[in-house]
Amino acid sequence: MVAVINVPDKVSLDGLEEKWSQVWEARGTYRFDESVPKEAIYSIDTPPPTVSGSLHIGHVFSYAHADIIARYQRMQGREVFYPVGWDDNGVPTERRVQNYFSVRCDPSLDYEPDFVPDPAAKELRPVSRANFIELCEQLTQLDEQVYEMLWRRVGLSVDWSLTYTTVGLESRKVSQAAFLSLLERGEIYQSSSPTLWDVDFQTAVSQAELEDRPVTGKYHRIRFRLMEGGEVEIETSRPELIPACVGLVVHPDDTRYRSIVGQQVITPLFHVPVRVIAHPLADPEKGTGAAMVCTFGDLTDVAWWRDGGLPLRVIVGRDGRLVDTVVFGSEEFPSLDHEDANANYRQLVRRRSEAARERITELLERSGDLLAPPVNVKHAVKFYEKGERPLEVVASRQWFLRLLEHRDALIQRGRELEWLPPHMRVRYENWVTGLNADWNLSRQRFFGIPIPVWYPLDAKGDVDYTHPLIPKMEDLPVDPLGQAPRGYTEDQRGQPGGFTADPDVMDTWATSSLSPQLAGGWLSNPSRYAKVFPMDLRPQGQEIIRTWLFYTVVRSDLEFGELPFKQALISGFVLDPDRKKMSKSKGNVVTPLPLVERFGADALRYWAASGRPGVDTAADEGQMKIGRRLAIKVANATRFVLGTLTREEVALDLTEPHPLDVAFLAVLDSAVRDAAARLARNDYTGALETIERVFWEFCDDYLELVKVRAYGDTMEDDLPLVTATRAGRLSALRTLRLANELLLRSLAPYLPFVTEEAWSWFHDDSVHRNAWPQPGECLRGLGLTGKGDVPEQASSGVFRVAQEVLAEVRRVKSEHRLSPKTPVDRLVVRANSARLEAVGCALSDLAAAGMVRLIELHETTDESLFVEVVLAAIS
RNA sequence: GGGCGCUUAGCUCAGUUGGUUAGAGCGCAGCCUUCACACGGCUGAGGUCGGAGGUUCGAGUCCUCUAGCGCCCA
Repeated sequence: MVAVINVPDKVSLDGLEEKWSQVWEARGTYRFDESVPKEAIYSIDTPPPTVSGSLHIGHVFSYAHADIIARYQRMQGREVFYPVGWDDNGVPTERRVQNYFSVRCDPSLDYEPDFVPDPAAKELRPVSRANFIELCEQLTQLDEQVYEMLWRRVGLSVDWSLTYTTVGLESRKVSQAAFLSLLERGEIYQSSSPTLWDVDFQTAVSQAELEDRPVTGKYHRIRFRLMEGGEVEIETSRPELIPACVGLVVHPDDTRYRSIVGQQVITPLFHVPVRVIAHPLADPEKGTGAAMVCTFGDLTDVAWWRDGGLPLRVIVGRDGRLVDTVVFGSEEFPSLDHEDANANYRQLVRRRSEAARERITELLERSGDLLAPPVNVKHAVKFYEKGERPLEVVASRQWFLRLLEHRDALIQRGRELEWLPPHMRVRYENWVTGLNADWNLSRQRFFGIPIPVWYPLDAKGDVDYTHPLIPKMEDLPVDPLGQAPRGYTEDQRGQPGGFTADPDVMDTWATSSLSPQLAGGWLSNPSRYAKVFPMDLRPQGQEIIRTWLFYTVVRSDLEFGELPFKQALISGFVLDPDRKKMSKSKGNVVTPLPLVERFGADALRYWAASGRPGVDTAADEGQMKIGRRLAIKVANATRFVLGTLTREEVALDLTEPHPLDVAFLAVLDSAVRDAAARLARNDYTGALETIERVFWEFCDDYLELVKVRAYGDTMEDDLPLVTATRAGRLSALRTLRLANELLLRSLAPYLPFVTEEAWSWFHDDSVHRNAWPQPGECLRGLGLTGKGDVPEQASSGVFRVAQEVLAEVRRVKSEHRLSPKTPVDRLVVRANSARLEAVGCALSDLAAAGMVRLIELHETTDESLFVEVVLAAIS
């Protein structure tokens, strides 16, 4: 579709983002057509970013990679399924709402219909769960608009009508349906086992959300007396857990302690008799080799406790403080001196771990059970990745999804997946191999997808967890806290013989791991879903391999028995300009919008394209400047090409292609082939390098060589070798036009704005809905055909030789510090006959581009090309 | 402690299955402005490829050891 040529006088990149993102939306340029057959579809499973954070340059980096691939696939004729989702579910949103509106959720309160938040309030205002959720929805909508605006300005070619969220109606339905499906098949189970617990967020967390942080603690050497006389020394960094001590543990092979295994020891301060057990997880090298087992200091305690069949004595509450319900001398907390025990415990009640630790250290000192001053140690402690205090271990009822028994199958899935770069598979395998717990799906939070379960209450009002009340699929989504299960009425809630809701919500990952189902329309649009699933591409950051990627593979394996996507494209990190890792605490996080404004979206994308999969890349403004320069060059080159055509009306019918033009198109064709091969394996960086190189040759060499011929000038007076023929001019014009079109199309996935702008000067349609250059295409465009798809005439020789000769002319002039316009009296070329013939083909163009008056050709027999440049000015 | 990746010009990076004088861009230096582009162009000077050893007719490119950096897992 060719329109009237309409080139602006002066090219500019300013405002292209706003202009074209609006046009694309209005025209539906990137709208997905679900009527096409499955084979014609390329589907992308895009990461839903957490909306309550802010988008940083790393997001742009990774999303740009996916977009380049999406655009390439679209130009290859595939219908691209490219949605974006927002992860608005979960703790980050809650935290942001809390700070933004100055509120906190108190589920015991009633809904206030007319509540208006006061963001300036000094104290956090308690609000009902329903009010809190309303505020979450309000704020996420605002945030999502900001995100969408940035993505549009960066030029992501997503279909915005497919946008999904992780708390919306559809995601509640999908998450709950998938939950119930797994529950029915026994892949999800309920257990009240000890779980890692964040005391500030007051929720359980899963293994994937943990991180080890180095913490300075103190080893306390403490004496335990043996019931039968004698004593044992242990070392612990958590003496405040002595009241929760249920045993001592030593290694089975540790000869020092073999004799005391099975004996009773008395805990200091609380006088509780506990048993000594042997367990292979006890480390003879650590401390004295004997350790106390508490319920619970960490997950090793859990193993010792479980394997040793020890009693349960919980003292740390869900708020991280020592509970005030412990009574020594009771059945649960036996003590040989309960008065002293209770007196000691009262000193600790309601304190957090650190404060209790200090206090108990004093008590131990006083009782003489602390054998030495505490010694500083650095050790790794488990934290919730978003948390600020070490995790506690709390026994609570949680829903789990079975992972451990599927470990081998999941490793196998990882091997079936195509990883880019391949070594990222190892990360996945390390993670799966190191799994030590099933996936805890329950979160004791407010803004999330409810676990779709109620429990009956018996005649005494006790909860019967063993017979959960499950909704029917057609009733989904349900909110058990707001609606009654079938067969019950709301007034039976909490009543004996009635029901109670499971109060928990799901882990956010339990929803985002269903992104292919959410985006594809598993429940809402099954025919589309069948076409887009499994997805072709999963682009994402390396930091979420163990979460998003892993969990998505898990869900897909368990629910559908296949991989959720064929290829995983893992982006590296973006480092700050000094190649340091970006972090909020260092304050070196680079925000993208100012960069879009300074350099333009195309420039930012050019920089992103320079980062190969998996390679950490600095936010390098130098690279963005180069991208900007390239974008401007693209516009200017197009302006020139169109200018030569519009100088006067020229029909582009062609009788005789000029050898230099054919040669340049052969160069371009081989670049297109090379770039296409690279893009086919998603080497977008290498493809860009190839295209960029040939584009630069087009501008610097080809264009300069044919400029005079294209204008139809002869320069007869000064340069007798320059001839002007109609055929030569037409060939040049046609070639310029062809090459320029192809270059615009080949650069379109990288520089969508400037290529679209330039394209619009001579087309009515979008460059992004045109075909990416096909092998042989440009040569066929010049009327050349051959046996295969490469015409026989299509040798790059003439262009290459002309380039060399031109470079030598330039070099000599530059060496003598002369203007490129300086005439050359005589040019002597010595080469073999083939090359001389090539030079001969380009004689007029060389003379014009180099201002050469006379060219002498001397035949030699060797392979070298020798060029002598005789300048009038210095001869 | 286990694993993965990286180490090539001042800087940021390419270097495919080992093969002629190791590439690019930036930066730097010099030159050049009416006729696409100074938000520019041309030309040039810079590395022996972290270190040691080995395989080979031949290694930046394969093997072993080693140093430094980064990341993942424990």
